Amino acid sequence: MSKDRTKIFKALSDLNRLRILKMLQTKPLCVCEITEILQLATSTVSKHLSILKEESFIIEQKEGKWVNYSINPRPSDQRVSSVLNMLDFWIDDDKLIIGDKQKVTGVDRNEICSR
Amino acid sequence: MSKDRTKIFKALSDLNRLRILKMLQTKPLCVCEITEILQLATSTVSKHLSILKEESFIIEQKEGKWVNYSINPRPSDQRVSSVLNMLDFWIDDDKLIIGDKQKVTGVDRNEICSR
DNA sequence: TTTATATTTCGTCGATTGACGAAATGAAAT
DNA sequence: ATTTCATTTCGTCAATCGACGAAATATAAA
Repeated sequence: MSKDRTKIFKALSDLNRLRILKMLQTKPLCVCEITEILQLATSTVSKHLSILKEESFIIEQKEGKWVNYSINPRPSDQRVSSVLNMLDFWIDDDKLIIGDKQKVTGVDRNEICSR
Repeated sequence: MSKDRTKIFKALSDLNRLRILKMLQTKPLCVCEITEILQLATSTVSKHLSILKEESFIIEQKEGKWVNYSINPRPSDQRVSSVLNMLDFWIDDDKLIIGDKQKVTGVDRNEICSR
C-alpha cells in the first residue's frame, strides 16, 4: 500500500501503454488482439496491461479463455477519471494512434489468435 | 520538435518534480531556494527544472544573479493547463508536500544561498 | 484426462533515469 | 578586470524500465 504519487504518471509514460488506452477507447480488447496490433511479445503486452490495471485506468473481465480489457468506466480516483477524460481529445491527430484505431475496428480475435 | 507523446507524463513521473510544482503553486522560487528545501545537489535541481520548463509547466525569469521559476500562467498546450489545474487539488494531503509548502513561506534567499 | 490456446510470471539484458561532483557559464559586486 | 555567487552543462554510476523467451497457470476442447 505505497503512496507513490508518481505511479499514475509513470503508467502513462510509455507510448505503448498510451496506444493501448487509445485503442480501448474504441472497444474492449483481449491480450492477443492488442499484441497483434502493437507487434510486441505477449508477455510484454500483459505486463503493460497489469500496470494500467494497477492504476485503475482499465479493468479486466474474463470470458472463457480470453481476458477482455476495457477502460475503467467508474474510476474511484478523480485523477484517473480526469486523465481518461483528457485522453478523449488528446493525440487524436497522431498517425500511429489513428492507424491503431483502424486496426481495432477490423480485428477478429478468432483469426488473429492461435497461430 | 519531436512529437513524443509521453514526455509530458515523464516530466510528472518524478516525486521531486511534483514537489517542485507544488512549491511553485505557493510562490515563485529561485534554484537555490528549491535546492535547500529538496536537499539535493544544485545540478540535480537545475536538471529537474529544465525538464519541467521543456514541457511548459513552468517559466523562468532572470532577476540579477538569480533565476526565478514559476508556474506557467498561460500554457499553450491544453494538456499542460489541465494537469496544472488538477495539481491544485491533488496530493494536498501529503505530509511531504505540506512540509515543503511551509518551508517555502518561511524561506529567505539571502540567508539560504551563498554558504 | 490429455491437448490446445490464452495469459501471466520469471529471469535476463540493453537503454533510460536520477543522483552526484567537477567544470563551464553568466551576471553582480569589488 | 577580478572576484564572487547562482546556475547550467558534462561525465559517471547505480537503479529502474521495457523488451524478450521460457516456464508456469488457467480454461476450453477433444
